[in-house]
Amino acid sequence: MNKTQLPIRTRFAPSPTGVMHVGGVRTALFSWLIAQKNNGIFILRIEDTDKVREVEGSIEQIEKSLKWLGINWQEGIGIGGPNAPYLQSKRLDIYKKWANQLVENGRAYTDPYSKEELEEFRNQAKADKIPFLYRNHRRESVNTWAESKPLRFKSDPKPYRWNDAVMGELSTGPEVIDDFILIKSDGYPTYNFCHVIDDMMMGITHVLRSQEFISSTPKFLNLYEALNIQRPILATLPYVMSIDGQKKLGKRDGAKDILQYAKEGYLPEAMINFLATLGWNDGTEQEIFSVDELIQKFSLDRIQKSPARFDEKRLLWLNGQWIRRLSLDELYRRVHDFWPESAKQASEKYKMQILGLVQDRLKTMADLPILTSYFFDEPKPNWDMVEKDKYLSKLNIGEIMGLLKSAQIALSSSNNDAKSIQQNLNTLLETTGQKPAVLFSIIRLVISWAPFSPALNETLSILGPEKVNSRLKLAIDIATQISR
RNA sequence: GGUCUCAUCGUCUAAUGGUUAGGACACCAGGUUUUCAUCCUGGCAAUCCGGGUUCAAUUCCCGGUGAGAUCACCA
Repeated sequence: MNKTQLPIRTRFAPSPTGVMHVGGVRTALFSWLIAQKNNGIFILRIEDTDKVREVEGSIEQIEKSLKWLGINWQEGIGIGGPNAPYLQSKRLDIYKKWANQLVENGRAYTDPYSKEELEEFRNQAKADKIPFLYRNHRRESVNTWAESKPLRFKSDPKPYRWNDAVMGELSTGPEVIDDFILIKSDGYPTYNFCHVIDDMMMGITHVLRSQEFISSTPKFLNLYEALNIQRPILATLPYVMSIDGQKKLGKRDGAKDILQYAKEGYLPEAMINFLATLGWNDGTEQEIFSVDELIQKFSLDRIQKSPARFDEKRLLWLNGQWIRRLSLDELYRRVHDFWPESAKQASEKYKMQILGLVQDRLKTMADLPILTSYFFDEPKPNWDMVEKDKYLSKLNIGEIMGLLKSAQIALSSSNNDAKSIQQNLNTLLETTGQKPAVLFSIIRLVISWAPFSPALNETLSILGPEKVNSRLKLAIDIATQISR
């Protein structure tokens, strides 16, 4: 078989039952990477056959999430394609046709039992301590399909041994094969049935899905045989687990909406990098991967077999790395919604200068206000910060006032560039005979009243002499009052 | 309970039938004129247990143990 001739087609097929969280996103990402790497097609299909669990607005959320990450699809919801429609609820005729074929071939039959009767069978099996198998209760049935009743697959129990692109060779015995429902009594197909039909019709070559499907795979294999269709390459992805618990990360375990990370100031580059390296690596010591590098280097056979925990601290670190990697222009575009309210009136040039100063200090873009608000607003003095300071607490109020006054004089004669300000500060160190720890601390505090700030000379330079002078003056006034 | 899967520092992982078991995050300590961050240096820390095969096992085999999944008219 010549693999270069096979067009790779992968899909992401979520059900619209809520927001997207990290596990689902990673499945989408890996499927997308495989397609991109091989110049293939990535399809977005929506599996909305459970009308009870469906949540309105989910499809939009899914699309928005994928778009935020830059995971684009070439066929599917929103854009159509040769295999439209891509919404399963619009494909009921197709499933019905294939179901009828199975009925005709004697591989599907009407389930005659009520839910109560089935429940009875299950309880009995439990009491007898034997596994429940529906096929033990098959009746000799006619090959007709009463559409108000569920349609079941007539399975052909046998052992299976198959290859999984991630897990390697897997095997099961015949006892896991049972007669499952193909079409529910409400007329909608089950996932077990319709995903097989759709994957076949859409020419899917690689099916990536998470670990919980591993035990139902034999059922699918049995169905592939009954339909006489070739199965795609199967790849099972290990779970993403919550950091503390041992549980698969799901909605109930506090898994966040992926878009929440966007709101919290994370970059899609960081999220992609993080998710890709959660359970995959290229065998080198590289930690930072761009999307292009991932497309180039990604491969199924290097995916980990065991589940990985979602470590948000690592994500945070990666986000900082990616923030630093962006050009200032690009970062400026990204932080658009994160400036403090008071920055609204400020000029682009001013904000750009400030951004350049704090770029190395941002872990997320949401850190922007706390790092920059005193550039836009007059900060509220809090003399407590002076009194509690490691160095300043040793000085009396007179000494502090003296330092502030000397600073006021020295800085008023500066040119306003960072370099000459630094020279003046250096001179001031000599004339006052103070250590930088003391002198710079007091100036920094009364200028910013912030717990931390960028290099002093640059901060002063960007603020400009007027603001510097007025804030020093205000501090001197406060000190004067205290000393009385 | 039946069936299936997995198992290297706290976390993400690399490697190999022979290595001082490597890297990264986190944490701790030190350095870069104040703070915070970056950056640099150093430190802490792992092959689940028991057998077998072998000159040699973390690696191969078997058995435990632990963890997870699944056994729906959910996907």
